[in-house]
Amino acid sequence: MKIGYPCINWSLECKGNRTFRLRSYSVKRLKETVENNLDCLFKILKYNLDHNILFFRISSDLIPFASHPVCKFKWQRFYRKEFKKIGDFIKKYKMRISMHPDQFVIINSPDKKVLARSIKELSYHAAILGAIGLDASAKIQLHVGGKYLDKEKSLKSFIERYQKLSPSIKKRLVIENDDKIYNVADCLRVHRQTRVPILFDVFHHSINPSNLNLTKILQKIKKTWKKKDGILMVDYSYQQQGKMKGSHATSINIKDFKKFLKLSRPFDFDIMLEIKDKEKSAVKAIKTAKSDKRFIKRVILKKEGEI
DNA sequence: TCACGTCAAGCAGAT
DNA sequence: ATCTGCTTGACGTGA
Repeated sequence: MKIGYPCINWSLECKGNRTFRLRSYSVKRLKETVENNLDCLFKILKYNLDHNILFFRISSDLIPFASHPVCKFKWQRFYRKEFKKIGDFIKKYKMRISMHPDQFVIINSPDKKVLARSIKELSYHAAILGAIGLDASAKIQLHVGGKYLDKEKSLKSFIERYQKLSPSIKKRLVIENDDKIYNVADCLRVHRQTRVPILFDVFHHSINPSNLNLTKILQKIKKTWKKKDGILMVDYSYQQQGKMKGSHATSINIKDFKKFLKLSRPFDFDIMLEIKDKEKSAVKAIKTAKSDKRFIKRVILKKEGEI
């Protein structure tokens, strides 16, 4: 069990997800931004290591407009050294990495243009993880997609489209139960047809449940992850009181988290805390989880001063 | 330096 | 019809 947070670290000065407007696109601007983002990503990973945070979701904004036709820049080759440095660090300390393309990436959309853009965006995500040199345990998580007035048809559409994806995307793609349409049971149906692993989102399940309980879910979902995929990933959050349904919590509730750790035994998984205050909640969660037998502490190096 | 209109991209549900 | 949430406000122009 590793615990992590997505994309942004509020304690550090720098941001690894800086971007700019399409109108201001230039190779110079892109380079400046990417250099900042890669440099900051490395700083975040160092911060994470110092705080025992061994799971991290890399921002989709790492290379702005990478999947847009405007971008002809060969960033993979140009930043080979930087990617290697980041990758070596991640591998050395056995960190887990994921990515989550944003809401525009939809595989089952009836609009072919949306599908084409989505595939380009997925290729970009796979290219990042490949450039960093990570194996198939570094995942790209996606929802099944829209309903389009016919859930059955739309679910089947996802399955058909998934089967046509390139091996480099399939190697990393996992599907996540969402908060409105496709619950865990629906994801399991997709899995049976595609063998795609399922990422369990605790919060979405609480809003859009299936009739399975937590133990049953973990039992079933665990089997969807093969050895090469690594142990399963779980997204953890809960409803922010007083906000609209679906709003993520601003800060972790340790009492609830403890309960979740207890209820989820003996299953082992990596936990992504989708909580607004990011690393602050991760640090708190780790303090709580440290006594749990499943929790993995940072690798202690014999030679100190290596980082 | 700051206010504020706008930003590549989709979709569903609440209001 | 418009707004909100989703991984999240932040970019950029004009004053």
